Amino acid sequence: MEKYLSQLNEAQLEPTIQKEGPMIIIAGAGSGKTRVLTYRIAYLMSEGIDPFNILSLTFTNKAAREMKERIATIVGASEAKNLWMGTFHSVFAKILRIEADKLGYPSNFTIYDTQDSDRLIASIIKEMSLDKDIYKYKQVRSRISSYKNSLITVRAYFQNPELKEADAMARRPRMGDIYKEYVERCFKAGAMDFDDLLLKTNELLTRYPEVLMKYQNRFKYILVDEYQDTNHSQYLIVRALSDKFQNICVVGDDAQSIYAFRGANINNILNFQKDYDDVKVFRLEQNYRSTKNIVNAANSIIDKNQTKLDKVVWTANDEGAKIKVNRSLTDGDEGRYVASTIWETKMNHQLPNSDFAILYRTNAQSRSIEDALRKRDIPYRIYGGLSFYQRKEIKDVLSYLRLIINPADEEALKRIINFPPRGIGQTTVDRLIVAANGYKRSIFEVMKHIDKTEVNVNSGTKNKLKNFVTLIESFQVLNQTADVFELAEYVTRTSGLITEFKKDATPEGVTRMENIEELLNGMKDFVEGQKEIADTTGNLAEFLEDVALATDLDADKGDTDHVALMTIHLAKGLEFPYVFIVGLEEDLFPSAMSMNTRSELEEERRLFYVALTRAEKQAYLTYALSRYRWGKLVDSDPSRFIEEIDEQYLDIVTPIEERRFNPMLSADIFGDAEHTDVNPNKIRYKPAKQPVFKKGHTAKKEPQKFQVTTPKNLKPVAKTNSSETTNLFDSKLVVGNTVKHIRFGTGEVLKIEGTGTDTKAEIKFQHGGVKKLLLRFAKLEVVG
DNA sequence: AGGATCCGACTTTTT
DNA sequence: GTCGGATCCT
Repeated sequence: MEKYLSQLNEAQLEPTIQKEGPMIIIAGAGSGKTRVLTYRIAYLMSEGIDPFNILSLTFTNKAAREMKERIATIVGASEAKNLWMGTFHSVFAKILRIEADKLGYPSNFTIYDTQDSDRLIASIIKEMSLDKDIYKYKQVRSRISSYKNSLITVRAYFQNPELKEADAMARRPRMGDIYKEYVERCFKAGAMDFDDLLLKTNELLTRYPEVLMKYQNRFKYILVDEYQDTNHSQYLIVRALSDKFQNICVVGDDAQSIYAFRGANINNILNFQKDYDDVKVFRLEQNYRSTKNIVNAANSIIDKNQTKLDKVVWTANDEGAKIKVNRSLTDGDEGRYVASTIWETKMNHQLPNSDFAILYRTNAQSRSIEDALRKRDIPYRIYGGLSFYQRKEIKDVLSYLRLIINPADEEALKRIINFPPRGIGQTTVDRLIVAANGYKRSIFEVMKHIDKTEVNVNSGTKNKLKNFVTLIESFQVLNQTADVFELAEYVTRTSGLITEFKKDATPEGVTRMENIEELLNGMKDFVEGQKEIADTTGNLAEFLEDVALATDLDADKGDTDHVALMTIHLAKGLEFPYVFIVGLEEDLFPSAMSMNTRSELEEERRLFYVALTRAEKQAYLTYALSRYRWGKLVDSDPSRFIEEIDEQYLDIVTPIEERRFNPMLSADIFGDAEHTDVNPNKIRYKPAKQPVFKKGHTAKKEPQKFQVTTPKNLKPVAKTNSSETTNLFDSKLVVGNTVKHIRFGTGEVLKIEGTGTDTKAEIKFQHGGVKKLLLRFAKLEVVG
C-alpha cells in the first residue's frame, strides 16, 4: 500500500487516508480524483475494513468496473470482488430484488427502459382518448419522471393542489390520471422504470426501519462519485444509508454538473457541509491532464458563472499550443476540416486514431463528421446515440426473453405477440388490454385463460392466442435447464424470428441478422464470464438486468484504434490528447432550449467547460456559418462561448476562403469524383421531387428500381467503367417513398447505360444480390 | 390482417 | 433528413 500512497501528492494523500467521518472532495477536472477514490478504498481495506461493508456509487458501470479492476491489482482479486460497486441504479436494483416482496413486487421484476415507458404512456393517452398533441408522451414522461425524482407519489400528487394547478395551467388537467394509470400499469406488469429503482428504494428504506438498519450496518463506508450529478431521490438514499455511521465520502466538481435536465441538483454538493456535522473538506486543484493554455482557457470560461464553489484549478504542465478556432462555411466543410486536420496530425506525429475525439452537443451532428471521416478512411466509432440494445431486432429478441422471466411484462408482450406475424391483430390486442384492465390481471393471464373470459374473439384467434401462450411456456421450461445462450438460440429459432429476419436480403436486413448474432455472441461471453465468477449464477434474469442498465460506453468492441465521436455528456470523465468541439454556434451550443434562464445557460457553460477540459494537448473549436438542420440550410452565428474565452489562449486559424472545399484537392483525395466548374460552395443539389417510378411496375419483395438523389457537394458519376466501385458515396436510395442509405463503397457497378440525369445501372451489393437501378441525379441549383 | 404508401413531427443532453 | 404512426388498399 505504501508504494501506492507515495504516488500521491499531498493534497491527494490527505483525503485518501482520512478513514472516518463525513468528507467532501472537491476535485477539479483532471486532478486525479479517480486515483484518490481507488486508493482510498484500497487503503480502507488494507486497514482491515471488510469490503462487504464498503459501498461505492459511480456514475457509469464502466467506471465501477475499471475502479474494481484497479483495486484488485492492489489488494487482490478475491477481496475486491466483495466490494459493492456500481451505479445507483444497478446497486439498488439488486437490493430491490432481494426485498421486492415487501413492496409487493416479484423479485424478477422487469426494468422498463425509456422506450418501454414511452410506449406505455402513449398507449394510456390513447386509451383515455386524450389529444396527443396536447399530451405529448415525451413531455408526459419527463413530467412523471420529475415527480418521481422529487419523491412525489401519485397520492402526494393528488394531495397537492399546486401541482394539479400547474399541470392544469399547462393545459394538461389529466396529468394526474395518466400518472396514476401509468404507475398502476407498471405495477401490474411487474415492472419498474429507471426512476422507480430510486423511488422504491426510498420507499423501502422509509417504510421498513429494520431494512434500513440492515443496510446501514452493512454499508458502514459509503463513497459517492460525481456527487454534483445526484438528484433528490439519490440524495435521500445516501443520507439515509449513511446516517448511522456517517462515514460518507462524496467526490465531485460543481463546475462539471451537467445533468440538471434529468433532475440532478447542484445544491446537493453546494450544501453538503450543512447536511453533516464536522465535515472535512478537501480540494484537489492541481490539474495533471492538460496544458496551461487549456486549463487557463477553461478557467476563463467558468469564471463567467455566478453559482460555484471556491476553487482554483492550476497546472504545472507545459504551456502547450493555443486553442485553434476554425470557421467553416457549412457543416460539411466543418466535417472536412476536422477529418483533414486529424489526418494531417496523425501523419505528422505518427499517432493512433484513439488519440482523437470529436465532441458535439447533439447526436444529430455526427452525420456530417462521419461522412468526412469515411471519405478519408479514418476509422471511427460513435458512442451513444441509439444503443445496441435499443435496436429493433435486439429489443425483439430481448422481449421474448423478458416474457420468459416475467410474463406480466406488458410492453414486451405487445411487441412480440404478433412478431413474427401469427395472425393476432391490433383489434385483438386492444380487446385483451381492456379485458386485462377489467379483470385486474396481466394480459398474459387473460390469454392463458381465454376460454373462461368474456373477451370477444373468434375461436380461430383463441387458438392462436393459446399457441402463443404454449410457446412462451415451453421457453419457460427450457429456462430451467439451459443457460442464457442456449435458451436465446432456441428462442430465436423456434419463435420464427430468425426466419423472419432472414427474409430480408437488403443490406439493412443483413445488418439486422448480424446484430442478432452479435447479441448471441455477447450472451455466450456472459455465460462464460459468469462461470468464472463462482458467486453469481449467470442466469437469464441477471443478463436482462445487465442489459437494461448498460450504457453504450460499457460495451467494449474489439477494434480499439478509432477516433471517438460522442456527445459532451458522454465524454464526462474521459480524456484525449486531441479534442475537437464542433458546432459552436448560437442556438446549437448553447442550445436554443437552454437560454431562457440564467441557470440553464450556466449549465450549458459548464458543459462547455467539461468539453474543453477533456483535452490533454490540443483543443480545436469549430463552427459553421450555415448548417443543415431539419433538412434545411440554416444560417448560424458563432457561439458566445468562443468570445468568452480569454483571447490570449486562442489561435484563430485560417478563414474559410482558404479552407473551403477545393474541388481540385478533393479530386485527389476522393479519387474519381467529378465536380462542376461552378464554385462548389455556392451549389446545393436539390433532390428530385418525384420518384422516377410510379406504381405499376412489378417490384414486390425485391424492388428493382431505385431513384438516387445526389449527396451534398458531390456530383455523382454515372459513367463509371464496369466493375468499379460506384461514386454513390452517401446517396439516398428512394425505394417507393422509403429512403435508404447507400454507404460509400457498398455497391459495385456491373453495367451502366448512358449518362445524364437518368441513367440505368446494374449494381451488385456487398450483401444482397444484383439490383437494377435507375439513377436519377438531381439538378444543380446555384444559390447566393 | 397485413402490406404499401403517405404525412408530419422532430433534435438537447441519459441512468 | 429521419422516424414512426396513420391511413388506404388489397
